[in-house]
Amino acid sequence: MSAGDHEAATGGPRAKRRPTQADVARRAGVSQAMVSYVLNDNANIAVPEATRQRILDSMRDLGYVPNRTARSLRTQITQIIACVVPDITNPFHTSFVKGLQAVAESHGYDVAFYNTDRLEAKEHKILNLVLEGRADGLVITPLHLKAHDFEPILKAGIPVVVQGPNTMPTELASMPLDSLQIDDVAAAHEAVSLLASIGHTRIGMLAGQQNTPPQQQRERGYREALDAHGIQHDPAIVLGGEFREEDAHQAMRKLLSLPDPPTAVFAASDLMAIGAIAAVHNAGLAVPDDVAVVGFDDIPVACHVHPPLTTISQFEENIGRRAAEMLFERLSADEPMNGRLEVLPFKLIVRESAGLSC
Amino acid sequence: MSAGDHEAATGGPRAKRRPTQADVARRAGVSQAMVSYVLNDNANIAVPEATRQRILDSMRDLGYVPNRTARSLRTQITQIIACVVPDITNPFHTSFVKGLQAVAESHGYDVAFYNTDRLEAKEHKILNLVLEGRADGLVITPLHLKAHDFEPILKAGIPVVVQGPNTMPTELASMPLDSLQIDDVAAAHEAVSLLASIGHTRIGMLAGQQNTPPQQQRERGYREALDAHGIQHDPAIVLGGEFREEDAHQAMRKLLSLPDPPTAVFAASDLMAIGAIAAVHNAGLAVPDDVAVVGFDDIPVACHVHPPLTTISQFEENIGRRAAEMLFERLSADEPMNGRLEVLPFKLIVRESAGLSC
DNA sequence: ATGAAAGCGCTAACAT
DNA sequence: ATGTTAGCGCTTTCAT
Repeated sequence: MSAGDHEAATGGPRAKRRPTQADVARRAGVSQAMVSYVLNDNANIAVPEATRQRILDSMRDLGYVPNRTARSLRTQITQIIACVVPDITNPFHTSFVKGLQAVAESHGYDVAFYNTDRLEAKEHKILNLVLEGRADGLVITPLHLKAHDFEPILKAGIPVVVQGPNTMPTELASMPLDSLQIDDVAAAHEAVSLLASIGHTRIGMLAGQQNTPPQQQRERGYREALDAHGIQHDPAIVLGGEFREEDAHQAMRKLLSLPDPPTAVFAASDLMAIGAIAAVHNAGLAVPDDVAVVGFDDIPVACHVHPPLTTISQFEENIGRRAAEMLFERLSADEPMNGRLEVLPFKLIVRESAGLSC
Repeated sequence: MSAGDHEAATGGPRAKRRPTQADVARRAGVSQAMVSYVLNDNANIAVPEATRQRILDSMRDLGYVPNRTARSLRTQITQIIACVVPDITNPFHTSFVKGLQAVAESHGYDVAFYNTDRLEAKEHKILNLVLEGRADGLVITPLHLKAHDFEPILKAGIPVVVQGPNTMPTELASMPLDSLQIDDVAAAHEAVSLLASIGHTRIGMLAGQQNTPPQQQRERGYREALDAHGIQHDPAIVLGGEFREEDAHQAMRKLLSLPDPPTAVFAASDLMAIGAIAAVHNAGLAVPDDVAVVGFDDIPVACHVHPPLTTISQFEENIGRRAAEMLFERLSADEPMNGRLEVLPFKLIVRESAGLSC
């Protein structure tokens, strides 16, 4: 039990008693069950129109609103799906949420939305919330969680969809949950190859949060692309932070102060690309002429910054939609389903920040 | 009842029965109440350490997790606060959520987060969710809701905090809810005055969603500043859309194609300012030399775009924190509280997009 | 067609 | 110190 319990433990002084089905029933002169029947349009029960109207009128007169908590307890269904993202201020993640929400809504579900601030502790905390029955299903973009962390939830039969690269790529196939991602290695490879094909041979990387799967995979793609183009890898020009603008801004400054600075950088996120471009401008240099920049995510502002970002699109809103669909498939399945892994397409969007490729 | 009800009505095939307090009690050889006592550290009950341990052990062995729905029904407290914003992909709103969430968490509360997509219907829908008892309190940034829409919720004794300019400025004082905002008129006035003081006499406005309070107030400030500087108002250079980049991008294009285009524009949001700057660049012109731009909101990227945005900061994360505090004050109040209106400070942040002021 | 009653899992007042 | 019990508001089975 946590700190705030007590203060609200009274229910507040203003928590007026609200009318219940019993109140409605009394006023309409019927049994409480009848109220429930009309409320839920119970197909097995034929309530005469006259009675129905009387009940409906009483509901209106009393201002009756059904109590969702009570219904949930009785039906064991919350009509809520929990959605967890590492950083709510990153437009990339909010696009995902948008897609998710659209589909959830069409199923009559609400989305309870949690932000972990990229913290491992918060990811665990939310797993527990779901176990407490606050949601019927979980859609999560984990940065830290390991396969076995999901066991209790899976054992409880709660549907789970995991989005993005994660710490459990190998276990995933054998777990009864769904996983959704693009091929981050290939995407990074393609982004860096573009830079190389333009003629850059000194290509740095603006790295996201260390020891997280997205960073690891994008860095791997970066390295492989370098190899493929016969470019020697130099750890000195791989600098980073946490996927945020500030981190990239600082890193780019350091890169620029090197005796032999990179002529191009691959940023692990669009936010980082934007921060990097600002740093280049501040140094009195130009993008892409002095430093070419490629981003990752294709967030909505990407095409409105100057210069417009060349970047990898994950079609994230679409991934959000698909994640919701997979979750509802599980929710409505007649029997337990095996795990599914879907790898969605990405696309290199060529704008101006990397220079022209041909 | 909505579409998705049926499919999940079975609870899913995998919804295993989870251990309850009764199960724990049986295993520990005590009554169910004892389990509740140790779970809640009930201060009035002194449970001997030995018994306590036995119960704790049983909980662990069984993998017991308390059921939040049942507890909520019993206590009439959900430990959830509902937060409603018009556009989740706008970093301005997510900053607000961030502040809110930080405080909520310190009170042991979760935040259920709803996105209305700037739609009136969704704002109403969420009012209803709260009435259904899904949350103990409501924090909302309304675009359309009228004062009387809040009556049912207020009557039910549910605490409400309203953020931002809204449709009910006059009624607010007499309603038992809290309201939090900056002086949008003054802020817009100051932003536009800066442009005028630099020497601009043809200042356009990139307008946000029509008939919404934020737009109305910012436009009023814009007009008043023009008046104050003896500049004639020209409706032809007030163009807009919905606070989004795209809208401003198009509007700016139109503005630029005018026979007598503005030399400066005031954008109703930073997102719009960014879209406008892109349009200026696309036209082969420069910011601020050819067109000066001032934004509104000071979103995190504002200082990382090129040129860095001169804009109005609302210190939105701070507003989110304050909103949460006010809500918890209501939640823990011993008696009904009157409405409060807090007007928070804003600040004109001078960067480069408007040119230098002196 | 309608009503009575059980019970979802929990907390808390009351009894012992 | 511990157990018994009555509900929270709802859905649903079973009787009538």
